[in-house]
Amino acid sequence: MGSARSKDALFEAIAVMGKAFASPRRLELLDLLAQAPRTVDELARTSGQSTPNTSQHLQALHAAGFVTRVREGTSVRYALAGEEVLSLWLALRDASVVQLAEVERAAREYLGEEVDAIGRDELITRMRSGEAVLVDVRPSEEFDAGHIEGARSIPLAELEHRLAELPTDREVVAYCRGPFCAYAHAAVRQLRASGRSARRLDEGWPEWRLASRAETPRKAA
Amino acid sequence: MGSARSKDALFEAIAVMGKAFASPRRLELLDLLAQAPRTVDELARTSGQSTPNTSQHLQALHAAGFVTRVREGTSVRYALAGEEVLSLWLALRDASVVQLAEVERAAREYLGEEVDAIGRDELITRMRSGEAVLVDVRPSEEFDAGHIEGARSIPLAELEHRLAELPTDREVVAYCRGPFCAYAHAAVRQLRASGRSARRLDEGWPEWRLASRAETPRKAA
DNA sequence: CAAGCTATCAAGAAATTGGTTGACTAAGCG
DNA sequence: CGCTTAGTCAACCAATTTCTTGATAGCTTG
Repeated sequence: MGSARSKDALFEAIAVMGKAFASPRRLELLDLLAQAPRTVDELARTSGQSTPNTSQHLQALHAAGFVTRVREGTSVRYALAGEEVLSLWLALRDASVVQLAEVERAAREYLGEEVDAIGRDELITRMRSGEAVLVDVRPSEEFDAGHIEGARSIPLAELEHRLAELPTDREVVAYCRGPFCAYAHAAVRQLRASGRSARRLDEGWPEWRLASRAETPRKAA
Repeated sequence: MGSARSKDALFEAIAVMGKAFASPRRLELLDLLAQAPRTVDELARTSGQSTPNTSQHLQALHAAGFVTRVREGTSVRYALAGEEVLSLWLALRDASVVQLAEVERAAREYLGEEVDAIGRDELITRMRSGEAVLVDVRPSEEFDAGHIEGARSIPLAELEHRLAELPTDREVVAYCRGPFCAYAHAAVRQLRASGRSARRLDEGWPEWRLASRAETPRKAA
């Protein structure tokens, strides 16, 4: 029967997943993969790390079962392993907000001045009635990999030149990677400066997607 | 606005929580605290670590915001910080089962031969109709700290001497700390050997408690 | 207020992790 | 079939983590 050894092995196996969450660099990669699958090279460039180091971290994530790996010609494309993982990552991130004042402080500094937010339900209502238009300000690859239905893609970098595409008589709602992504904040500030009425959606594509899939209640242990 | 520095700080803050999950010893402490609050000394003895080391790990958990600390006379009692943390721990554990074959293997070796399990809904039905009695086989301190309504406490160590207290004409359902705790498995084997009909509940007190609290759906990010 | 617990602090040795650089391998292309 | 590009492997050093042992601090009790 169960020796102490075996019990240790059990916790050790779980700690493998914990370890995967223990490095900021890996979390950054995980966060990027929550947006869209990518190749090692893309991830390395986007996160500003060396390729070998990125590869090493990806292998740690792979060992923990967080990501899948697919060869595509000369490159290798990594993707989140599944909803379970996404859910776990979001839970961790949310919990950290609740628990650690530190995160709040860091987030505030990163996001800049707070801008008005709008929730999911209100957004749906206002889009239906035509009172609001929804803009996805993430890079277009991420939009292509998946986006909120009814949104149009205007990456933040192009927003300034494409302002004319947006109505002045309706509210513009911007969203990006998630509540801690600065893109939507920046977009709202620009839109306001152009005289438009604008708010940011208080969540991003990953959260929306997870919530949409059949409102799954927590898969009670 | 957000410099790269600040973004790093954000992931770093989240990684603090990840790090707390990265050590098997800490997970063991966390698991024990999911059952009942305890003093440093109790934790050290139960988990078989030195007191200073236990204290050190508890401080890491405290820094991550996972546990609370209350002075009680000459000792200090630690407890899980909240539902959020419990939920996160269970989610991690469950995910690890899904992802890592390794965990399954370790669990199987630890739990010994599989015994029949019963689910929450069926248990409730059968208890109401008087077809089953529920036994909590955890140590009595843990029972005292909280247990499933209608259960009676018979710690595994005492089961052999107290078999007479249990009916022979009804099914006996045993539960303990969770699906990976060996107590209920062992209890069911003993009960079967005594000629009784017995099954184990497929979850433990922490899972039950979390599920009972208002069936909270996942606090969508 | 001294004695006896309990918990924490502190310092150091051993092991693990995170990052770099350079060599190697696998797939596409002329 | 050699050349190029993308990713991984391997070796190495620096930094962190983990555990141990011994000293210290906080409370209770006689």
